[in-house]
Amino acid sequence: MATIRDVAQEAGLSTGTVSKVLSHPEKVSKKNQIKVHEAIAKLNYKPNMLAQKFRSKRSNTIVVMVPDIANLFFAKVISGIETVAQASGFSVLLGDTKDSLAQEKEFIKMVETRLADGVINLRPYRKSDALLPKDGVLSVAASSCENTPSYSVRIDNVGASVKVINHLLSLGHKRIGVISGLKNNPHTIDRLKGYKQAIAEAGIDYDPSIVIEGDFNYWSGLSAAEQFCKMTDRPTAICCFNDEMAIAAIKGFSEKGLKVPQDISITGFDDMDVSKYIIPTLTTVAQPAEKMGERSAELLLALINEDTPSATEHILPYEFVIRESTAPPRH
Amino acid sequence: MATIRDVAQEAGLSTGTVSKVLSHPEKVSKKNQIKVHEAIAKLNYKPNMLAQKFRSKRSNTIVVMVPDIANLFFAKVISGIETVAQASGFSVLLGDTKDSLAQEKEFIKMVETRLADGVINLRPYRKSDALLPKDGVLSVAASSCENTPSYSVRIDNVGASVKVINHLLSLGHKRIGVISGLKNNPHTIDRLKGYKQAIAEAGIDYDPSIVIEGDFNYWSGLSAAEQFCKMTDRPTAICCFNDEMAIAAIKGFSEKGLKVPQDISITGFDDMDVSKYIIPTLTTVAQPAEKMGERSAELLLALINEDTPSATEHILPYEFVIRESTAPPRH
DNA sequence: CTTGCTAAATGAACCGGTTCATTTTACTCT
DNA sequence: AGAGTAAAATGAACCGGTTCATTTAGCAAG
Repeated sequence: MATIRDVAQEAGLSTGTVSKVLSHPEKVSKKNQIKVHEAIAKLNYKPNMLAQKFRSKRSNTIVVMVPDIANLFFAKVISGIETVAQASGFSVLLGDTKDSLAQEKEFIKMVETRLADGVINLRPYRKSDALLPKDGVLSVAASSCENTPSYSVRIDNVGASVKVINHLLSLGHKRIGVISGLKNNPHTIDRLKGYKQAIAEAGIDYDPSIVIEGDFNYWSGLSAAEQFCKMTDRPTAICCFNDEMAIAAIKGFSEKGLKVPQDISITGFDDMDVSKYIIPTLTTVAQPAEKMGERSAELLLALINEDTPSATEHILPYEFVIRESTAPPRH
Repeated sequence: MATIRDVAQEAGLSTGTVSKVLSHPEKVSKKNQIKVHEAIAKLNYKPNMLAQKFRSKRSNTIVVMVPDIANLFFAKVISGIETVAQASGFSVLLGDTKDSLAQEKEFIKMVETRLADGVINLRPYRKSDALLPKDGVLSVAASSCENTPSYSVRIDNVGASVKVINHLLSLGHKRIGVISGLKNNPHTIDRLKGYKQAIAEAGIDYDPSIVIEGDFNYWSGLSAAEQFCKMTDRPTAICCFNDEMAIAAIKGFSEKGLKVPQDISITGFDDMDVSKYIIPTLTTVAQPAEKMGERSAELLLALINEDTPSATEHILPYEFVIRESTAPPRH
């Protein structure tokens, strides 16, 4: 395999000149640039990027840690990250942590060992979390929550939740149930905060019996719907903390003969593609997933370039999308 | 930042010994192993992996090229790849090509320049394709098609398609329409081949007017459904070449007042999660996406380790899942 | 107390780029 | 033609690991 020395010899020049042709061609005479390119073509020379990165101490790589790549929301954020990374000549190392903190540590080690320049974490975390970004490891939290102890990009989950509940209240719903995420999940905490805030403002007491804990997955939404069906004083509307559980709830209620939205209103969170395809289409909160990825990547690249971004918290606008799954309650 | 020489000095040993403690500890005396680890802890030494990779000429990285990461099927394949890669100490560089061959070339360059040891391509390609794996670039095609000119992992698309059509025929359908993918897409070609084969065996003539070209996306499915609605001699069943278009078709027909499956049967391809959630649930072909990823990664890692896998073509079993979206035709 | 042998440790050379102090070249102006 | 200067080219040193030929230590047998 040809090295830069082979190219230098072939071109009758020094390695320094060849190196410069590749990185700062404007500092080399036209004549020699041509010579070098001819030699490169003749020898089919490909620079060893590992050597280059090693010497220049810049990996031009970022790692993206994601709890589960097979989750469309995360996939979209990653897509946004890739767009920005590619445009800046950075590579993206995929870190599917499969929700394991041990795996997360492995990926953080990549930054400590120079394999990557920084890290974007799609797992939300707050100050009290078990694993926080280390000093010296450039880190951005994408799709984060309130009180994130690092640079972060997110939507206003609390405000979005308030908006959803206010919409249901304005339709005339008085008894609004919740299918939440896991209790200690930061997104659950933020969204529940919004829920409590909104019903409190409407003068409704908080009733924990109609807040059922899910885990953001389909089956938990289905099982929650079944639990709601058994209630004598069933809510007339259910606010689900993501679309997947909302879709499950629609299915669950339909199977028990309840019509959405005539008999019960359902709202989601995320605005997955399918949410506008299903029957009935889903009222939900659209998160700008790609944008969040882009912004996160821009932030991290700025940190890597030793700019200090002005804002620590980047809160992007969400969109509350009213579709067919919500309607006034029957009386 | 501490180097291996600092550690050696601190421990009162040579760099060679320190290096061995890190890679082949069994060749170093217990006493010195302890000394080295103490020195590492004291100096908070982190080996520079870029130096290590450079010297050892093994990047322990593979790149995964994917036309679109925000496609759940691809995301699942990637998840399988990650599982295997992580278990073998390999990293996954994500290559979202956004369907651009130029981008694909960039990622292939990473292998040529030693940044990665090999490549897995999720874009299907055949011998005649514009961009094929280069000599010297270890390459595996995941989710591929017939006549893939490299190591490949796929299901039997033709056979699966035959199975779908036979199911519709056995229900009594005689006029079966298709919403295909783009005409020159290898998956379209394979699946259409199966369709033609199956109807030919049933003695039905091929009628191109009821084969509508889609592009695997929602909107193309919707528009195809509208076209079918306008036909005077409308098919009683539609075979869609992926789930997304099938879901769109269900929506499209419903909006025109046609009931699925009573008025028209619909089948999909892929078995996305939502396909078992929607109403009606979708009859479709389940591809073992994660398994395909795992197998691809195993294959590539074998190639990197200079084993020569026995088989070039790895055809994994698919599952034909009959759900609610298909029924006998009305007469 | 040698000798012989294995296991462990040494340390210089090496990988293939980049960098930079120094030298050479090219060109302008008297 | 010669002096002065900027631009271009040189090439050795360097990055931080790994490798391997060579030396040293450790131990058993004679």
